[in-house]
Amino acid sequence: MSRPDRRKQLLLCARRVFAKEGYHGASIDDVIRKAGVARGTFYNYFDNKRALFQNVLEELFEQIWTSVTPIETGSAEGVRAQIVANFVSLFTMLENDPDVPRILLAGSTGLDPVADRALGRFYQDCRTRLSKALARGQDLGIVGPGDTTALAICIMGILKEYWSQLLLGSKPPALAKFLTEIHRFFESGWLQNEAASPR
Amino acid sequence: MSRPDRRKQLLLCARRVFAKEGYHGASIDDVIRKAGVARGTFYNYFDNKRALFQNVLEELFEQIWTSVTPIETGSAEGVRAQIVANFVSLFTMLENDPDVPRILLAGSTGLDPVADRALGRFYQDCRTRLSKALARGQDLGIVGPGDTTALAICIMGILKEYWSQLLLGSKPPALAKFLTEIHRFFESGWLQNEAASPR
Amino acid sequence: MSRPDRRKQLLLCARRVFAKEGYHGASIDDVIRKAGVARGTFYNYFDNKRALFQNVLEELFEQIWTSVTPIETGSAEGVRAQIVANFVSLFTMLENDPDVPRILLAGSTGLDPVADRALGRFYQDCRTRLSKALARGQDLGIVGPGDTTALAICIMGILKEYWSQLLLGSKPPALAKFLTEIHRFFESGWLQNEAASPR
Amino acid sequence: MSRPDRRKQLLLCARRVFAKEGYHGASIDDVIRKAGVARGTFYNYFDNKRALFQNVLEELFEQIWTSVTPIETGSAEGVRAQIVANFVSLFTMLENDPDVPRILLAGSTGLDPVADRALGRFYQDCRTRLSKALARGQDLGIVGPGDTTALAICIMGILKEYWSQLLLGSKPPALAKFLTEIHRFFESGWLQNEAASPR
DNA sequence: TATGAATGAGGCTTCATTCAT
DNA sequence: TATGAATGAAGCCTCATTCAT
Repeated sequence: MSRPDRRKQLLLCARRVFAKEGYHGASIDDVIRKAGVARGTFYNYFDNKRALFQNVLEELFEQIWTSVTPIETGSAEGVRAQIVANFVSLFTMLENDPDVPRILLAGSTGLDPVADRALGRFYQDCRTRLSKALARGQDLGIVGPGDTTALAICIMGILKEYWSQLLLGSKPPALAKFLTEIHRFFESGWLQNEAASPR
Repeated sequence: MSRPDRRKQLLLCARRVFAKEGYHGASIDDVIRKAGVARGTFYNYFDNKRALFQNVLEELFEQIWTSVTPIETGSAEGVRAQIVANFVSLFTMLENDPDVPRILLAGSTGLDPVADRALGRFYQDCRTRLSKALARGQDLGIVGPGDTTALAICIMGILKEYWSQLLLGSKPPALAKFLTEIHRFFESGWLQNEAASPR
Repeated sequence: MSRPDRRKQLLLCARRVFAKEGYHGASIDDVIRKAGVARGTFYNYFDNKRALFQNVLEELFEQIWTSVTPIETGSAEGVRAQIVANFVSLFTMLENDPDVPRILLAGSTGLDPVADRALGRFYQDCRTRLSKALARGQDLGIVGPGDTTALAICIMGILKEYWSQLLLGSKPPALAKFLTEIHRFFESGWLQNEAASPR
Repeated sequence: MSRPDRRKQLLLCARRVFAKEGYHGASIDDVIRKAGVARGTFYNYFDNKRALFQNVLEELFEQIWTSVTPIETGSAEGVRAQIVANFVSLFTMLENDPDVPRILLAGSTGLDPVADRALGRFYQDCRTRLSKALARGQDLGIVGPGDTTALAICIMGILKEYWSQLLLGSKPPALAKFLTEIHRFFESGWLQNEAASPR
């Protein structure tokens, strides 16, 4: 097997193992057994377990970023369509490849220091990009007023929580329904307007 | 030291250690060193590390639940006040005792199977209670229409994400500001109404 | 077995193993097998192989230094007697406990960086002390003129080489004979005086 | 590259690596990286690491022996000149190619059994030759009376110790000064004659 | 009830060597 | 003759847990 192929194979196996067992639960043994490869072979490709996880993480980040495409500013309608397309693309990817959310959601701490920081940077990255996109949305009149960082945190939290519940097996509403719900939520909030309620 | 006191002391030390090091990073050694107790003593009080973590978790759950009080149905205004009081109480507790969110947010997976399930049950519990509260809110006309489970997930996600970012050091907006922001969000959403936008 | 006793036992076994196998050839396995102790036990007493070797070395240094006693200045005759006594004591120790020279001579390099430096310091220490002793000897009229550092190097080299040959099995002259020989050497050199030779 | 050339190149690289890292610290990887050659290639030239070291050692021995030329018996003066020439040649070589003493002094034990024996034989060889030369020196009236084996050991020890200190960085006197000192030493010893001292 | 020495399974990593291409 | 991917034995170290005192 060629070097790059073997590397890919190992990364794939590692991703599966990390998804199933978590960082600490995963052992190099698990990985090489799944790959059908000798112990030494593994270390010809990766310096150590941490480096392996780093590499897996980077692949996941990559996979996330390639699933969404930067939005081309145009008519508000066109932008809306692109947003929807991005969401669909991201969600489809996450559903087809559940290892991605499983690994990304599993550990926000306690993995190893380097991986922790990498994950931290990734989520901060997400927040920053989302925040900027929301700011542009405000310019286009698609997004209402408000602190875009706070909004970005809200959106990320909602998505992460939904997927967490999915993975934990606590049967949240089906994705389509959930999206409909949060769309309403995004549009008009969920509190009866205080001014309106006495009405 | 009396048996229950010793037990409490060990639980407290364990909580600190788990908060600082994470489940896997924490060692029994850390705990007994902090408690100034011999190895064997520890095992007189807890069967094993997993049981210890179980117990710590249960304490945390307890602490969360005692920080909020069930809402007494009355006037909409009274209910609103109680909701606010609950939020204030919860947030105060989380801020005063950061080990609580640290441990609860740290591992949604990859700890050990039993602890994982306990955490899962806890969050499902949160969702259920929140969902029921929201349903009652709908009856009272405080909460707008919509699937309360979906809403509960949104709220939990937002809170968890905010605290995660706080703990990871990625400097989210200050809590007061964030609450103002999400209050606006909760009230009127953040998308410009499509129907309204062409207007 | 009490903690200090176990520690002594492990150090003794380790010393034997290091003497027989050399630093790299020695494995923790060898040590614990000889000590009849579990792997973990070993690590309750020493941080790692390097620390173990450090400790063994320090014991050896100690053993060397306690085998010689500082010389009390008095009559030249008295000093000579003390020197002889020191040599006898040192040699007796080295002969009774051949692991001492075996380990000290085995590796002047390539062990591990820390141990290397420790050994280096030890030999430098020897050189310094010897050099000072020789200087005092010059004051007393026992030692002739000359650079005492150079002399110290010569003496150490001679002793080390003799013992090396002994340990390598290349049958040098018996110790008593060797001492007689070098005594002559020390007294009058071994070159026929050039000035004298044409005589 | 022709087979003998490749072999020479590998031996040269190996020598450098062994000198820098010591026998155990050196890895085949280091050697082939320095040589710019594939793993398999290396094993086409040498059976294994031990054989490689063997070969390096043999080269070193060769280099030592070619640096000195057998002494042609003639006048005492002529012999003295040849001896000086040999010392100069040997020292020059050792100074120009410090890898030679570095490897020869590094391990008198603990390398691998075969190499150990080879080194042992070499030093025994040195001793034998030196001893014979000294015996001839006695015949010529250049060397004083005494056991030539003991003398040989002394001389070897002194040289080895001086070079050891040099390589360990413990700043011995400069070579020229050291040689002057030991010359005095060789000529007339360093102990004040006991018979003389009461004088 | 407390102690702390002892345990050993389990995991990570290295590196000399082989072999099919 | 050269290549370099693959091997696996061998070694180091950790840490939850046990048990005799």
